Amino acid sequence: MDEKVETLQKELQHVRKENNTLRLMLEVLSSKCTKLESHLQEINKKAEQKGILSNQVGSVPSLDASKRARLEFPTAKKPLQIFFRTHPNDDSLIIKDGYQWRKYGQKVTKDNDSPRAYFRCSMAPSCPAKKKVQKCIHDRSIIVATYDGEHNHSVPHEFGPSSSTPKGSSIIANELPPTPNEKEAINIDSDIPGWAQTSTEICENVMQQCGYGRHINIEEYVGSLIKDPDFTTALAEAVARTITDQHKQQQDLNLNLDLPEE
DNA sequence: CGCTTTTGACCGGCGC
DNA sequence: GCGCCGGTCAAAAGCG
Repeated sequence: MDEKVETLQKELQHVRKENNTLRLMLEVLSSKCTKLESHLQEINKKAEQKGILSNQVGSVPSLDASKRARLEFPTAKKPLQIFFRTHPNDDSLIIKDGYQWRKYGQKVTKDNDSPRAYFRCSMAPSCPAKKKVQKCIHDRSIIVATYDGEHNHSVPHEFGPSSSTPKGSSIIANELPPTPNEKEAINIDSDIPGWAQTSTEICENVMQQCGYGRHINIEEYVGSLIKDPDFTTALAEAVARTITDQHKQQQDLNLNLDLPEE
């Protein structure tokens, strides 16, 4: 019994650690996103000012309205990628995401040994939604589903409005209905090239996205992160929140186990 | 019998 | 222009 409790506690600690790492990464990413957004706004402002200036001078040909609008609001939608965890020996590329799909093709691609399956939504005859499904090259227990196009019909009844429509980036494992051969959905980021299973590897991917290769010295990366005021602020907030959360969780655990408070 | 899956052929875009 | 490659088509096979 004691052993069981011990292993469970260890497991809990491990999960907490991973959770903290992920939370930190999320904080860093969101702070960087905010920074990028403000930077983009600045650039737009500058471009606008320049445009006004050039219009006044009349020497430089300005972009027409549609082109400028396109520059200011880059609306080109990237296809959404969703990662599903499955059994490595499970060769089926069928994902229960709430919609009814009809397979219309399969191809072996150059960059991946496992075949890529092409599906079309069969719930409405005119529905333009499509998806490509392929096993991850790095980890065969991960299925990568790339959604293309939007459904022009209502969401299936048994699924909530937020659970399966690949419009945003909010699909998480808990929102999927429990099914016997459920595949756990993990939506990380459509830009990450290939999927990595551990948080360490996610870190590496994030680092790559930030322009750091796998070969870079970790100290160098940490140093640059520390210099980033946004990062330090986010880090401080995250640590403070983590401490509060952990204290709360410990209290809850003690209450549940009828243990005296520390 | 009707729907789905499989699979080889075909097409178009892209790089050289 | 040619070859490669990803995406799609469509006939045949499979399945309930």
